[in-house]
Amino acid sequence: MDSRWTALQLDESVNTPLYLQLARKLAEAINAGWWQADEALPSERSLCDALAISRVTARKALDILLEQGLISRRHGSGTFITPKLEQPLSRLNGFSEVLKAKGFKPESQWLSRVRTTPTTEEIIKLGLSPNAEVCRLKRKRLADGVVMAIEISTLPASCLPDPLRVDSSLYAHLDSTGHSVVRALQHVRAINATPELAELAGIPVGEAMLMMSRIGFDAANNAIELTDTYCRNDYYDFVAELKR
Amino acid sequence: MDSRWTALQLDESVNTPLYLQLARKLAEAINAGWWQADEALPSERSLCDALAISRVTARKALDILLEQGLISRRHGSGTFITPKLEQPLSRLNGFSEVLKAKGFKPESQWLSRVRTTPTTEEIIKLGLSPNAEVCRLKRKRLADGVVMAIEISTLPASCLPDPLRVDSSLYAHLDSTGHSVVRALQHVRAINATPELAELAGIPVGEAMLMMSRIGFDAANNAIELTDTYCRNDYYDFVAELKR
DNA sequence: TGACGTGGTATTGAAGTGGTATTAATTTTC
DNA sequence: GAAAATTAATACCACTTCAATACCACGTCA
Repeated sequence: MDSRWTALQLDESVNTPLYLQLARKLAEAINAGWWQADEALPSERSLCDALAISRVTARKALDILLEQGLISRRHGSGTFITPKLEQPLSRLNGFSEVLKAKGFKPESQWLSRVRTTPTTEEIIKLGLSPNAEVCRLKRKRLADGVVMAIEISTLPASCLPDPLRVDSSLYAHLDSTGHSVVRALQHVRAINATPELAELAGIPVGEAMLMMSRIGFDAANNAIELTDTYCRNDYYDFVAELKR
Repeated sequence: MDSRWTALQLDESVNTPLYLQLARKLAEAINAGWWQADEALPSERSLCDALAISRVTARKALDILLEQGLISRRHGSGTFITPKLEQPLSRLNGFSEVLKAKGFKPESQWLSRVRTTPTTEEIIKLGLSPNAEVCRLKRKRLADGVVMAIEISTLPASCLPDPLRVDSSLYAHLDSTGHSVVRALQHVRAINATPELAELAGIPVGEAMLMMSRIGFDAANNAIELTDTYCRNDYYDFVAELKR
């Protein structure tokens, strides 16, 4: 490790500020893979000692890397390399958050928002009475302007009295009405694109798509959300971290 | 027993925490078969005395082994080695266990088991030197006699010196050679069946299949396994539980 | 039933980490 | 040339982690 410091030596004679020099060299080192994801960087103080600079200088350099998202800091604990795009998502997240994390600009377009009667499958899965009503929300999911998925959500009308007032974030809306989805079971299957899906997603009929069916539960363990998501396989992949 | 303690001696001078050092050494010892299944480990207090550490330190080490499923504790009674058969299966799992749990009768058929040179992708993902060798294992997965998936695994030859001796359970074999897969990252995508896959799986060309690519890591976080699984979508679906 | 040995937990303190306020020197700007 | 901004140093604060001690709760067995 110590031998590496030499590659970080700064040059006082040139008139670019020290903290900028350091930030650049560190960014290079990180991209070159000096440290692994989630590994701790040398502490600010040891950096200072090794390079004969003050802590403020070292911190300013690190501030830049922080802004670039290369590192993250934990008070009292250390500075760590942020893992690259591969960050596993075993958490329950909306599409938007996932895409943002990957550096895309997410958008949604509503295809329809209606209040209607449920199918028998929905009655069973959501545990409804046969004459209850549900809201069915259908939307396109875009990333950087390209269609990535078609999503159809069904919820009991009681959770979402007025479907027309739901804006882009369904989960945020549910939170605000006190019906937060806390846990979900998700099935993943592969299907061939039907003519309707192919049209909506802008891909050839028969192309393989990922279909994810999710049942969302609230804190009381009632099923309150049924969502089918049809993803273009060439733009999205589903990453999971598994443990023994 | 006492002579064994020497192999567990910790090193105060190095700056990895004592409890981590101990956890690693104990894990090694367990995998090396120092104790039998269901046998009691030395008590926490005797560990402390032998290694001149505090009980908190010993406990923290044991906490890690507990998390890894290597041991189990019984209040007032002792700490015990968990039998091997149960360890491998909490979530990271072979096909066989999943299918059995669903009530199918799982089988495997070997298509090929060879020792060969790695592709560039494999070199990168497994962190190999270019002239290293790998074992490539290809097999059919059956449930109740029907082909459900084609699986291609690639491992460094150093982890699996003789591919011909691997029987049905790859993970069990890895455990016995001390290269257990502890964690994995898995991508799920949809693809259209190529002619070769269609032939092997007995489905039409172009049919949608689930493709799962998994990178398996050992306890030291080295990538030691690359597995691509191509599943028939009509027989298998991948279920995940998500949490907020 | 009690004594003893087991794992479980709360509290503590030292050492190491990032966070921030203050100040001085330098460069930039008008 | 003077005011303002930038750069860098120092000193002190707050949080985490590691490890130690002391005490609690459960099982076992004479």
